[in-house]
Amino acid sequence: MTKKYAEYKGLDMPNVAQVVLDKWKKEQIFEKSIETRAGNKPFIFFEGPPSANGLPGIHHVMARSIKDIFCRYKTLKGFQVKRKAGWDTHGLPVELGVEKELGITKEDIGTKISVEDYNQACKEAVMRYTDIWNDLTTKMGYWVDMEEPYITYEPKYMESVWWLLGQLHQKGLMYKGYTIQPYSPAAGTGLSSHEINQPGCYRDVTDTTIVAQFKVASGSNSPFEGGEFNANTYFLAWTTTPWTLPSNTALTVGSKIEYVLVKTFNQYTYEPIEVILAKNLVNYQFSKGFLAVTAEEELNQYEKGAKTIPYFIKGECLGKDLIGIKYEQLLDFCLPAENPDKAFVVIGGDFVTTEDGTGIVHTAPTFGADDARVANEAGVPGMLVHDDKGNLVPLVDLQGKFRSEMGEFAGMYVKNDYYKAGEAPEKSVDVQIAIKLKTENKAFKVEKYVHNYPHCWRTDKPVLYYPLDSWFIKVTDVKERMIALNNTINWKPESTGSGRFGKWLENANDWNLSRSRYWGIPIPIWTSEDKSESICISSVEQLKAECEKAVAAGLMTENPFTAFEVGNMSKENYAQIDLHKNYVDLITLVSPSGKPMKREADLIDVWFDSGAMPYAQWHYPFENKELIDGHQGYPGDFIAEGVDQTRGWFYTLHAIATMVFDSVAYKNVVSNGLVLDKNGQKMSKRLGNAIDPFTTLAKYGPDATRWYMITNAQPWDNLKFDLDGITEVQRKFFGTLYNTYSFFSLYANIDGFDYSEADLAFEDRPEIDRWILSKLNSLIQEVETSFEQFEPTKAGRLIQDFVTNQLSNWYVRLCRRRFWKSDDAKDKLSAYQTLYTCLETVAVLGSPIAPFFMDQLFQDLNAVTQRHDVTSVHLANYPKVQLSHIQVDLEQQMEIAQNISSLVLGLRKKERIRVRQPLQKIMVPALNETFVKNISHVKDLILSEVNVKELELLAEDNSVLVKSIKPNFKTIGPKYGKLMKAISNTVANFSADDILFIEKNKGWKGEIEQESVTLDLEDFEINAQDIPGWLVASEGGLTVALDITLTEELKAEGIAREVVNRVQNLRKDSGLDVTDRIALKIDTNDFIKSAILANERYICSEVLAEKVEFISLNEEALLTEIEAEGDTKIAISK
RNA sequence: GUCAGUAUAGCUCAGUUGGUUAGAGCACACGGCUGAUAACCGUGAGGUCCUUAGUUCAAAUCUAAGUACUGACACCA
Repeated sequence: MTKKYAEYKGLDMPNVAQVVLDKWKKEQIFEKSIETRAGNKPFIFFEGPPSANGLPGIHHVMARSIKDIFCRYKTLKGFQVKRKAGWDTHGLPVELGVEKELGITKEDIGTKISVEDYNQACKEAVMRYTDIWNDLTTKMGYWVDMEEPYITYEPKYMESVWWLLGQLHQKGLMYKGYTIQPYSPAAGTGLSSHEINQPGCYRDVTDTTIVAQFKVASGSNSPFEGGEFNANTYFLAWTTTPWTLPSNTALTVGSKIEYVLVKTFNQYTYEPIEVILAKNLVNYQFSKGFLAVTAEEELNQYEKGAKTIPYFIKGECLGKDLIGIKYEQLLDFCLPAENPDKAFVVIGGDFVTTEDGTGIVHTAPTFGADDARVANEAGVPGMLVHDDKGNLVPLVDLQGKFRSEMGEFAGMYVKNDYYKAGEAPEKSVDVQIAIKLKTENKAFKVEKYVHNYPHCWRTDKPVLYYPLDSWFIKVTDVKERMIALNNTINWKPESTGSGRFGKWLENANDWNLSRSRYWGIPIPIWTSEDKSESICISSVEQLKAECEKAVAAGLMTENPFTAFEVGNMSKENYAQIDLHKNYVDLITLVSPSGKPMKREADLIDVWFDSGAMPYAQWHYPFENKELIDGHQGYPGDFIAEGVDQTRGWFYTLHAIATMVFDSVAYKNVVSNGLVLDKNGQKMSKRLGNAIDPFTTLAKYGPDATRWYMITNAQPWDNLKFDLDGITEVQRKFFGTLYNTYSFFSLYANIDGFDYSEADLAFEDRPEIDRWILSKLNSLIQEVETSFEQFEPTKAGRLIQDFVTNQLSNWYVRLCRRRFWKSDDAKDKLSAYQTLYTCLETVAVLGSPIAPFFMDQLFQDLNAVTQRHDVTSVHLANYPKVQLSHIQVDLEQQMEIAQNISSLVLGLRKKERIRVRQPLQKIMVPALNETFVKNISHVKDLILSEVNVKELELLAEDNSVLVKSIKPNFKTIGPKYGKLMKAISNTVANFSADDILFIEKNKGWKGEIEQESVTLDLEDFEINAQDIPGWLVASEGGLTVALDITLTEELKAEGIAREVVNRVQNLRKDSGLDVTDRIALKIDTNDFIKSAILANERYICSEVLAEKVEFISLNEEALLTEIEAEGDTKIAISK
């Protein structure tokens, strides 16, 4: 043998990772793992792009481990797994970060700083932490192509996105609309829902709320009593935002809700009024200070100013009867600029409830999303007026102030929070409006109310819902198709797909694509000033041609794409162009009729960027067309991200794929849960409980970290991350595996085992070898199934159980002697081959999860044997399961051995008889033939394991056994369900004779509760329970009796074993080599001496001595205890 | 507030189509091993299977309601 198995001084997992990492880099193992699979079936993986704008956290290690595991596994299975890294580079977080650093606000962009400089700053900022990310990727062992990542700000990427938008435009799925969006006047920017949902953004605030009285217009017919309404009839509508009342243009009712007409008095003016509200809410609105009366006449007794106001319910109708009734404008500062005649009318809406308020919803289409929707459907205009430029604007400007139309309120901020400190008026707009309404007999009730309201995370001030002009994608048109396609996707866990994602699809709204920002992909639409003509650009080539036309038409002096060579896909060619806002906004195009066209000012939602990555990463369709069209790189076989991406990336991928390609974007998706701290709290810098991934990897190594994360909890469950857990994994799993390997290498090196001999036939190997190989093949099969089902946790736990419990604790422990003391060459060879195979297989099976450690293990083994023609486990193939080696009876036998041993050891423990003391006999009841066969196979094993000399099987009819009987509920249940309890009672009272009878007659017949019952033998569970007079233990149907009589002979043997134990310790302490022969001198009493003499040959062979010499020894000898303290002295020498 | 997910030993987690003694590891206690040794092994104690009601002969498991934690969604006026 030329090479030896590497031996290590200790287990240093961070070091293992470092060494293996260097090798991977030097030998380009990652690249090879893809190259060597060339021509094979691809396994298509999509990398969700992180933003290098922030630092990576421990949860990224989790998410990326999952991705890495399946890509590595599929590589083992022979697939070619290309994985391109990616960077998400656009978006608000980047912009806000840059604004903060430069000390500017959004308004300064374009004035204090040019858009060009600003975008340049963003571009630099966004890739700031690239190196740190790459470092983490490398150190944690995440294999992904970082050399050629896709970057969303690159011109090629942006061009593909434009192409996708062009497709949507062509299909008529894009439109421009006016919608209500969260807007922060203080920050001067719209907010995404993502920002609104930052922790702490929703806060309880106390607002002034008003139940306002909207006067029914004269001449309307009353559905309550027929005829016209009385002149003093009002609709009651509640609002928590009184500042929106001047913008009211409709009232919304639920068509199926019951409403009543109530005659009463206004509590502020004491005027007689009749009000309309939902029947269910009468008690709620008339709770304090009101009293119901049963006759209308009683109202006449009311005196102005009295504390209790009577009310009387005059009539009832359904909401649908109210629809169409007109009412007088509540606060008539101005009228809507468009269709004012259609305003101030009752309309229907499905969102109306009777949980609070009045069942009639004050509707201000300019400040409420639902409001805008129902008003639009009913043809009711919003309160929009013309500004000085003739644009339609709401009554509140972008700073959050009332416009000049608002009379005495003009110029006031609608919320006191928007004033600078100290400048806010004593009475807010809301309060002033309340006072005004009270005095005008238009307020039914004014109250303070606590509710949850979103705040801007930057300014801490409340958000306004404000109408903004936006581009939308008509997702609602393809909703059904999206749902159908989603049903073909394999979600892990299933509930995320059908539940969270499915429900989300069912309620999908149109996708608001617009962002009024600077750093992102511009919407490629150019429109003429009168909006009559527009063009959607979907390639640089097209834009260049359009520019050419514009130059010809004299709208531009030169074509900015002159240098760009159409059709040239080289980096250099694309490096000369930039499609960001600061460039494309300079371009004016010409319409077919010769009008100039300017670009729409907005950028697109960054989520579109990432959802476009399957195509844009390959610059599709301008390059790599066959990759997508030929299904070589699309759709994805597998993606994995955090569950927070459900409505993010998972959604945008799915939406774009459905709309543009009528396809799923991915076939399998794993959504992993959160990584919490060990107490289940969310990790955050603020709480100081965030775990730094780098220090963790440095301290514990990536393998233990990954193994812990994967095996501790299912990926989709939240992980309570506890560093002690990694330590445990390290010790328990890797420590054991390392020890097993060390044991193997130690002896394999001594014996020169290099697997050059042919494999011994499975049948020729000893029972225990066949057993562990059976277990191993079961493992191969089960791990494969787990990985195939995207269940990495199961796979890891299976491997861990095999290594620690089966291989190390049972196989190796029982087989140790075969490695160092066997004279049977064939037996030894079988042991080596078997253990080697186990270790090698474990290395492959575990390599997706622990890529470094398993690679070292694999290479250490393979370096000597060269059984695999590869230099890394990641280039190997997944082992083929040998079904014929899986032998259930063998596994059962060993289970019996393990269980009986455990029982005997338990008995010894109870009686305080150490295992070193041999005992004479155990008895086990023979339950049936199979059991007899099985146990006889493992008899010797049990005896040596528990240090007993004989095992006796008690035949079934042996009278010493006391048996117990139990009904088998599982088999009887379906037959005699209702009688179960009675049967159970009957069986419990069976005597030993009854049991014997049942066994002889293979069943039982009788009458229970007047019904005849026939039971087979298998309807009973008969177990041996006790052997009178013996020490007995039983568990799970197994019973063992132990003879604890100690004869002189046994005692002597026990003493001999104690002596061996002491001598071995002494050898070790004296630093002797395992092969050194010794001279053994003992000084002890006569009893022990005779015991030693009786077992001299055994002792000598164990400790490698010629003979035992009995002489008196001095203090230098080891003073020890065999039976009593200090009864023996032992000395050894070479 | 709405909708999901989770709830099993002190801690982290298993628990088969519902079947009668609910398991493992860690930690703890006690013991053992010592030719794998800064390892390791065995034994033991430790449970209101979140609560309540229901379905069933039988519920940790199925159903409903509630509680707690986590998440997603939400200007429900």
